[in-house]
Amino acid sequence: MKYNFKEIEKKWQDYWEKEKINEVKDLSCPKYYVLDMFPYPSGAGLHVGHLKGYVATDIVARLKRMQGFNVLHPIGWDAFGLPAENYAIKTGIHPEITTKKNIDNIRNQFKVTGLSYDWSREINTTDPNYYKWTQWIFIKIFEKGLAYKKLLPINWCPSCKTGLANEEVVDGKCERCGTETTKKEIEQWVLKITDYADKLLEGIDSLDWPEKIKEMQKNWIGKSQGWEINFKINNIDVPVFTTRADTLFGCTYLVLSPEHSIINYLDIENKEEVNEYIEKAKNKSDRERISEVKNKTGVELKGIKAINPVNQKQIPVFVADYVLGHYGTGAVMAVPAHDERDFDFAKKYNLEIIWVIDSEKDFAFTEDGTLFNSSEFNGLSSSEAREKIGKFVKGEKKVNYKLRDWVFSRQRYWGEPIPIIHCEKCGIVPDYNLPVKLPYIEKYEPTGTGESPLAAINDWVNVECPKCGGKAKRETNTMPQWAGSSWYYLRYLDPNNDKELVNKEKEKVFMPVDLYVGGAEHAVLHLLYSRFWHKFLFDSGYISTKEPFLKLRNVGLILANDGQKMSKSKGNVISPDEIIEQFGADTLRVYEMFMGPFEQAIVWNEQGVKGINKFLNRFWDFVVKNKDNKESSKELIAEVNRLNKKVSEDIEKMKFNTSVAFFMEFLNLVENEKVGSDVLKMFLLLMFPFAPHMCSELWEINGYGNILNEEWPKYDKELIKKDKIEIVIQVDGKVRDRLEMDVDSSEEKVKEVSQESERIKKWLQGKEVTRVLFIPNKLINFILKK
RNA sequence: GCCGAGGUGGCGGAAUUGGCAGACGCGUAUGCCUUAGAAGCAUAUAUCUUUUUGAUGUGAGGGUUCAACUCCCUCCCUCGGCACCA
Repeated sequence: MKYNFKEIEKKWQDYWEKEKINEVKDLSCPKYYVLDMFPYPSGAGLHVGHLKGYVATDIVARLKRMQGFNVLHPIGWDAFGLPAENYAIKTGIHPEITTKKNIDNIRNQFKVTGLSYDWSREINTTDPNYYKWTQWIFIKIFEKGLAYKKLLPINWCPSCKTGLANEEVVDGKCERCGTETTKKEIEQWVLKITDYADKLLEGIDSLDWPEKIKEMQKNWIGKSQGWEINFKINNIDVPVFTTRADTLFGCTYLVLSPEHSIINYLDIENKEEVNEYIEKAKNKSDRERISEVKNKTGVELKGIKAINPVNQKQIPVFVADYVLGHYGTGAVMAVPAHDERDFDFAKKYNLEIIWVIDSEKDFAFTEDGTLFNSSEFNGLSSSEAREKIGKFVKGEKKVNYKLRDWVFSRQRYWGEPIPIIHCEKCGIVPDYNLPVKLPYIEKYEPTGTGESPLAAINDWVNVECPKCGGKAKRETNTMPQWAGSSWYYLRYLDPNNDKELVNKEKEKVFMPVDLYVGGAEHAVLHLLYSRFWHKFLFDSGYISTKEPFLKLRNVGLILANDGQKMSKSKGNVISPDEIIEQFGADTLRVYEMFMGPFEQAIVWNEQGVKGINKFLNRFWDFVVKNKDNKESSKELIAEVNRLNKKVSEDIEKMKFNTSVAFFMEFLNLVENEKVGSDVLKMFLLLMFPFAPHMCSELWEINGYGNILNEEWPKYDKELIKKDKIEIVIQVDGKVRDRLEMDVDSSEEKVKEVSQESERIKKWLQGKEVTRVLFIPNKLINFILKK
């Protein structure tokens, strides 16, 4: 009988679907929620890299089912977004149509890979029955005062013709299309994620997430504690924020950001020059600003002095765009001796530098130390001085964050409408008549003016005010791509509920997510946004958990043969369809797990795929050949139990590559032995999560029944103990021989036997042994006198 | 510049956390099979050494230890993230 993957894979996929084996059934068992980051249904379909994470979670889901857990393993579609809309602009085909087509394609890719999703819970963020609740959450956020509309200079992508959140600008470029972003001032919906800065920070440490992602979130939130201290300009208080109140005596000038409002009220001698500078600074792109890090610019406000509150000294005042308007107070006390930026600036404009910590250097000394040049505070340590000086100048303790509020509106068509109505009389009124459906339109082209294409649909835009019945207009901005994905994991628990976003009991049973797998690129986007919404929903009493995702693992990329990321534009994409056609889904699955450590990026290697296929063929032949044997030798039973232990432990640690290596090792060991059903059964069950089609078929062929009725096998702790073990014999720390000994042999015994070895004798002859080191069951080391 | 991860054969990578470095796979070589090729099977495969023996070897240098890929110090390189946040 030959391994005919085409036939058997279809057979078992149909069976699983018919029997609905992946649906949640028995609620009395402990639950296990294993979740994938749901895909964007792109027209290109999935490539082999996308599948790596999905295969891994599938293995875990199948393992957990066999271990008796009530496993929730759902999938859905994050289907709003620009590609479908851009495609519509080009072809005139509505995004809904292309999206549906793409979903059908990818769903099929999932099925032929043998992924065991619970298809009864499939969700789609573009389904009005889904985005109804996305809109509902927005209204709740609005009602709590955490959503507001504001005229803001925001990041603008000239190519996508939409505003972007801070998180979506990478290196001064649009995260999606790579175009350099500009600034644009338009009315924006903004969510107050900053109100949750502390909560988002607090929760991080308790999570079993990759250190890297936790660090990135912490840095992004960027909490810093310091003092707000008032300087006086013309008797007006100008507060500055500093983390280094201890260096106040070293402050030799004050810097205002170009946006600082006080500039308008001052009688500046060189007003024209200053205004010109401010105007120029406003129009700078992020990239321009970044490129000026090493060459700071600024203009002194002539005729203006500030007074340092610690010593009443008069100091010059500058406006410079190295000070940011949106952080702290938008004004900074400059201490060139102890801050690199101030140091650069002071050197360039020849400003005074006063050293107050440590001693004079030719660079800014930014560490803590002992104060001098600081009057009565001399001799204090930095940390003491911060407190004392801060209090002395009547400063206020203050915390600041780098995190900025989430710019939430997009000027595009293919997104959730923001459920808001602007009434001439009542102002901003939420539209509780949900869902606010996205209307069908003919022209998708973004206007570029800061309005979405929806603004042109008069009969959609013009409505009655739900409050007063008067003339009103709909909000025409849509939500960002991240809205639907900020809560989707909750909807899987109760996908058809039309009364609430999720039933509370169901939420209690299934949340939090036990294992979440996806790419690292969402560290400060989706993963931050969804924690924010989750915490909001928790605070509002809709859910019972503080954090959505307990354990997160990042899947490493699969790179193309050329070592590059796979992409359609580079033409280096490898499609799973071809691999499955040629070698079968089980080969693809096992290969992707064997490639290397799960979280690491690895280059695709066609030869490696063939190697796995060869292994599976051998495995097949081996199982079939031993079909009629009943019992195996004691030693082989012990070996398969050892395999069981190793594989069980490694899957739990997501070390799939070594699990597969152990399977191979085991097959190498037993391939030419006569093996009975006792060993075969355990081997098949262990391999089942990795190669489910093949193992189901072999189980049936060998007459064992239906593999789905089986539990994950337990290994026998007694059985796996060995009676003989190889002991390493060292002389002066170098391996000179290896001896087979009884397990737990005593030091005396090992010493005696090893001294009888001819090889060892040679090394010990005529030498004096000064020390003997013995590690039970491992090694003995004879140390010679020199 | 700062933060994080990492550096092991020709390649992807193992190594029970201080105890046999190179598991497993790919590739390569030789042989078998074949009219031939492919596939398959067998053997070998870190380097040096004529074989045994032995020596060297986990980015570089130093240290701790009977023993270091593993711990400590100094440095180099690669990848990822952040980047004027006062």
